[in-house]
Amino acid sequence: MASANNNSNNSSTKKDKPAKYTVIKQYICENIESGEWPQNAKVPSENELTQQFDVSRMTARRALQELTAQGILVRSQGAGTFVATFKSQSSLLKIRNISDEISERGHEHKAEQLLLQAIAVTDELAILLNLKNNEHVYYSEILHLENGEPIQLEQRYVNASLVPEYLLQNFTKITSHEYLSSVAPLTEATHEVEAVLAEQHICQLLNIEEIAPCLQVRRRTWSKQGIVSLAILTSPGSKYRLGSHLVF
Amino acid sequence: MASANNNSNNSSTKKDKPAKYTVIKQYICENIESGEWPQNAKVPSENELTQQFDVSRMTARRALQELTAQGILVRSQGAGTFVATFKSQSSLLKIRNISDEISERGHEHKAEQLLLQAIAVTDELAILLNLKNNEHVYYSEILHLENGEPIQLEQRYVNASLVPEYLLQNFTKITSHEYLSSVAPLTEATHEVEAVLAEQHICQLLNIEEIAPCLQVRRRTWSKQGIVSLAILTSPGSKYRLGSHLVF
DNA sequence: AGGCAATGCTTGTATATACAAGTTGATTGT
DNA sequence: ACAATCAACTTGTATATACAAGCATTGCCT
Repeated sequence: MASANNNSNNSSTKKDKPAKYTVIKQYICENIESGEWPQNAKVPSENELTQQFDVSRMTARRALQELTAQGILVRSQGAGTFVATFKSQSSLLKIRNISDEISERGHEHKAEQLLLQAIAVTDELAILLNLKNNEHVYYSEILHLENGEPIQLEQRYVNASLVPEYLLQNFTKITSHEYLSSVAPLTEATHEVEAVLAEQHICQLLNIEEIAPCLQVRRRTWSKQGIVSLAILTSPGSKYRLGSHLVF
Repeated sequence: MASANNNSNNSSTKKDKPAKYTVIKQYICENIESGEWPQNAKVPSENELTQQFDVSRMTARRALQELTAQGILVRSQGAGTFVATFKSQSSLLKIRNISDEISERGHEHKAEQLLLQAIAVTDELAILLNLKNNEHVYYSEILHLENGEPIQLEQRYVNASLVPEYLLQNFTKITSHEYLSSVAPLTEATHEVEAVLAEQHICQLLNIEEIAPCLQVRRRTWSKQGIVSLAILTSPGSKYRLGSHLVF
C-alpha cells in the first residue's frame, strides 16, 4: 500500500508506461516492505542506482528524494541513504503521548509486559486483522510506566503466523515494539481516537477510578499482511498531540 | 512559522548564505501568509520565477515542487501553480470526525451558530492566543448538527483585532469557518486530543447524559498572528480518524 | 600506537538543455 | 454564430555536467 499509492500519484491510468523515477521508487519500496532492507539498512547510492537502472543521476536522485520527503528514507550528506528507523519516522511521534516526549529528555520510561497469550479469534478480530480462517492471534497487554506511575495500557493483537516466535521472545533487552518493528516491515495505518470509560480490570491496571474518561487510540494497519491492531488506553488527563499541520 | 521551519531544514546555522531555492520558498510562503496571495491564487510560473530571481528553471521548479509536496501549493500541468485551498489541504480532513466524511456523500450537515460575543480575556486565554494586553477576544459556540442530531460543539476563541468584522457577519451563505479561512491566511497548528467529561451546559447542547465521555480536540495556532484557538467536543461514541501514516 | 592528512565516496546545490504533454485562449474558416 | 485548429504557455520527465560539502576509511608520519 505504501509504495503503490505513492506511485499512483504520477501515473493515473497506468496504460502509459510509468516514469523512470517511479520505477525506482517502486523497487526501493518493495525491498523495504519485503523486509529485504531492514531499518537502518543502506540503500543503493545515487550512482549505483544510476548504473542499475541506466538513468541519469538526477533521475535516481529524484526517487530517493521523494521517498525521503515521505519519511521512508533518511539521507546524510557524505554517508549515504538509509531506511528510516521507526524512531526517525514522524508517524509514531504524531500519536504519542505528550508525556512520552518529556520522558525522552531524561525521565525513565519502562514498559512492563503483563500478559502474553494466544487467544481465540473472534469474527470481529478476524475482520480487523484481515485474517484467514486458520490463523491464530497473540494477545498481549503492555502497561507503560513512568516514574512508577502507570500512564498507558497497550492492548495488542498480533497475527501469530507472521511473528511465530513472538511468544518465545524475552523482551528485556529490546522492547516488544522494537521487535515487532524489526520483523514487520514498513506499512500504512490509520488511527482512530475515541473517548471511553475504561472497564474495571483496566481501571485497576491504570490505577484510576471508574468514572474517569480515557482516550483510546486504535490503530489499524491496511497492509495486505494485516499484522497487528492495537489499542492504547491512557490514564485520564492525558493529551495526545497531533503534530503540526497547516490549517485554515 | 510555516515558511521559517520549512527552510530551516536546509540551512542549519544560518551563517552560510541560504540556498537559492529556499529563498524562493520563503518568498512564496511570505506572500501566502500575509494574505497577499489568497486561496486559489495563481503563483508565478517557473519561467517567471526564473526571471525574477535570476536562477535556472530547475531551481525555481524545486521551490514550487517542495511546497507542493507539503500541500501548500497545487500544480496542474498546462494550467499553472496555485495556492492550495483549505479543502485541498489534508490537515482538516485528518482531524475531522468520521461521520463528517460520510455526510459529505449526501447527508446534510448543518452548523447552527449559537452564541457570538466579545468576552473578557483571562490570563490563560492571553497565553493560549498569544495576545497582547489590549486585544479583545470573540467567543462563539457552534453546534454542528447532522440529520437534526447534535454531533459536535465547537468552542472558538478568535483574536478580535484580526477579524474586526467577525461580529457583523451573517453566516448564512458562507459558514463562519469559511469566513475565517478566507480572512486568516495559511498557518500552522497543533492539535491536542483529550478525553473529558463534558460540563452540564454542554451536555444539554449535545443532548447527552452527564457521565458520557467526550473527545475534546483543542487546536492551537503557532503563527505570530495567533488568530484562533478552538476546542471541539464530540458526542460520546464519536471517533476521530487520523489519516494514514507510515508506521512500524 | 596514536594522531593527522589525504583520498575517495556520498549527498547537496545549481545550471543548461531537450522534448513531452496538458490547458487555455485566440484565430481562423465555415 | 459556431466550431475546429492552432499557437502560446504551463508543468512533467529526463539527461549531462559542474562544483561544493560532509563522511569514513586509508595510510602515512611522528
